Formats: sequence, structure tokens, C-alpha cells
Amino acid sequence: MTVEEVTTAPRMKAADRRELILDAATAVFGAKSYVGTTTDEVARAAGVSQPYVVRLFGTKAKLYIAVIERAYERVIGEFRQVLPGPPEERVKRMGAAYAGLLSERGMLPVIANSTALDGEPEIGPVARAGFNSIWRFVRDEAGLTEEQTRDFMAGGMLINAIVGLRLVGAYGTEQSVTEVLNACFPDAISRVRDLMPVAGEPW
Amino acid sequence: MTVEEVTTAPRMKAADRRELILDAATAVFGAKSYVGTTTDEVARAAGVSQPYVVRLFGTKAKLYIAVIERAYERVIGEFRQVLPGPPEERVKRMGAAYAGLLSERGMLPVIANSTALDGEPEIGPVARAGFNSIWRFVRDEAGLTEEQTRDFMAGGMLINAIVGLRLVGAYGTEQSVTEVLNACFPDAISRVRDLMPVAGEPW
DNA sequence: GTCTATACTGAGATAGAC
DNA sequence: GTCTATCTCAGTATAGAC
Repeated sequence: MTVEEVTTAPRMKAADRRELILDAATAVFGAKSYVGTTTDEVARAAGVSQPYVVRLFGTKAKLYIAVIERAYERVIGEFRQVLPGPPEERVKRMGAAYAGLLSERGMLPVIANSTALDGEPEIGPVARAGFNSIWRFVRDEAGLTEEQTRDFMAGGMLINAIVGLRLVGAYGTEQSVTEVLNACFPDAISRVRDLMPVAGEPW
Repeated sequence: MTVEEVTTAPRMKAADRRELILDAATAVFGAKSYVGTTTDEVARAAGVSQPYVVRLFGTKAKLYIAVIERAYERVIGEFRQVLPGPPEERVKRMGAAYAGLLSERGMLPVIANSTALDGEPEIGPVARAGFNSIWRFVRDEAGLTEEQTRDFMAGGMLINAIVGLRLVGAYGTEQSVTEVLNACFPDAISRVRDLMPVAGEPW
């Protein structure tokens, strides 16, 4: 018996489709960076056609901007959830929350890469704003001291680098990675261990 | 009177021309990142034709690899120069050396961005190797403790982010940047102040 | 050693049907 | 709301002259 081929994605409210595409785009941009990613790859990952992606978001740059704005908001959202706890534990718990985002495909890589995208004139300002919003949240709302804030952000940037480079298992850093995570973000390590990618593999 | 137009670059030994192009490529890649840069821009910055750049380096990816390998070597070379001094001052002096590289156009941005380029399959391994070589140098040759090494690298990554985002003058980080540099890399600040770029401007 | 001219390709974007 | 078909252009890479 012949099977009716599914040639078009099922109809869906545009807002839902948008979220679906943003998830897919986060994963693909995270794996291949902004310029290394094609709108077609995003479309296929989301199960829709390439022109439709462009249709919904206008341009590739606008799609990317939507992705990183969402990612930065997501980070702050996670951080905000730990505020109710005891202030002494905030660094620890925010670190764990950040590391926990490793489980969301592309979320951390996208943030890591956005830091290096001032080249694209539309994107630079958005990345700057996102970085600043996190910095200010950590300092002003979570109430860390200036020094704690700096160390926390530095630890985050190191995590980003390790994540961006898929640096687990590389000679000279094997045990360092564990210690890095442990030291930068106490308690994060147990959540991270199974989430870390292998060097060279997309994720 | 008519002037003879200079249409071709003066002859030069290939090795010298290579260095010239690598300098130009470092500046351009640093300003616009790997994928945002065209071989033609590099060529124009170096005062030669686009095909000649390709001719000398084979492909754009190979050119980029040459650029970042040179940059990583440069960093380690700077670090090596401080080894003769007293061990207690190494962190301080290596930090100053790193910050001093801000004066070499594109050098730090290129390193910062390479951290986010695992997407390009040829480049990822090179970036990993470079990062590892610095990590190992700092720990094994400069003799920092595991913890000092991690903090030093984290500080470097934060500097990279600040540099990559051209974050000077942004609200909420204005004084933080100064403190970051001061705290991550004592004594670096005085060398950096005049070298920091302005947000949004290429450099 | 270096250029001009050009072939080739990939990918973002548009038009318009269903 | 979503697709197919297609235009267009930028950008890498090649061929070959000087």
C-alpha cells in the first residue's frame, strides 16, 4: 500500500512555530556558530522550509538576535530563581544553574559565541547588552560584591571557553576541567559531568 | 604630467610577504571574525590581490589557522620572557604581557574568537591545541598552582570577552572593566588604558 | 612574485502558489 | 501558515598572462 508522503509541516500557530524554530536555531547556531550556520540547516532542524524561516524572522541576523536575546533572558531567569535562597549560597547556586543550562542544546555555546560577534554590526550591540544585563543582575540584584561579580563572570567565561572548545579529555586539561567547574561553580560538577560534549563532535 | 599608477605590489620575498599578509589578516580577522572576513579584505589590507592571498596560503581556512597559530605562539613567547623574574611576580607580569598584546592589532580578538570556532572542522583542533598550550605553559613552565592557573585563564577569558565585545564605556561595566583588569592582571591597567577600543568601532 | 579575468558555488532572500 | 521554484550576489578558488 502506498503511503501519503508528508511534504509540508502541519499547520501550527505562528507563535508556537517560532518557539520551535528558536529551539532548533539555538542548537544549530550553538554547534556551528553564527556565520557557519545556514538558514537552511536551521529550517531542516526545525522541520520547515528555508524560506519560511526567513519569512518568520526577516533575516538571518534577526533570527540570531532573537536566539541570543532569548538565551540571555533564560540565564537571568535561572539566576532569578535562586534569589529566594540564602545570600551566601547564591554564587554556588547560580553557578549550578548556569552549568545546568548545558543540557539545553546550544544555549551556552550561543552565549559563548555571541561574545565574539561584534563584527556583525547589528549583533554586537545586542551581545553587549546581554552581557551587561547578566553582569548587572549578578551584582545589583543578586547582590554580589564587585569582586565576587568579576570572579563569577570570569568563571563563566572560562566555562564558555571550555564548552566552546569541547575541551573535555584534551591533554593537559582533563583534570583541570573538573577542577575548573568545581572551583568556579561549586556543586555544578555533578550536574555537568554527563552533559559535557566530546571534542570535535557537534552538540 | 601623467603619473605612472602603481598597479602591482613591489616584488618581495615570499616569506616577507607572508608575514605582511599575516599581520593584515590578524587585524581583519580580529575585527570581523573568521566567517565575517573575506579573503579580499585581507588582500586589500595587505596591499595585494585576493587571488595572491589564496595562492600563498592555499585556502582561507589555512590562512586563518596560520594566523591563530602565530597568535598563540606570540602569547607564549611573551609569557616566556617573564620567566627570568621572581616567581611571585609571574602572574602579575604575564597578565601585563597579555594586556600589552592589545596594542597588536587583532592579536587578542583573534585568540578570543578562536575559542568559539569549533564549527569549522579544520579550525577546532588548532584552537584547542592553542588553548591547551597556553594552559600547560602557565601551569607547567611558569609553575603556577592548579588554582592559580585556573584563575589566570579565567581572567584571560574575561579580558577576551571584554575585548571581543568592545565593552568599555558600556553602562554597568565602566568602572568594572578597570577593576577587572586590575584584579585579573595587576599592573596591566596602565598599559591597557590607551589601547582599549570604543564600542562598535572596528580595531 | 604578482596580477587580471573569470568560473563556480553556496546561501540569503523574493514571488507566488496552495 | 507553509511550500516550491528561483533570482541574485558575494566570495572562494582557478587559469593563465606578465
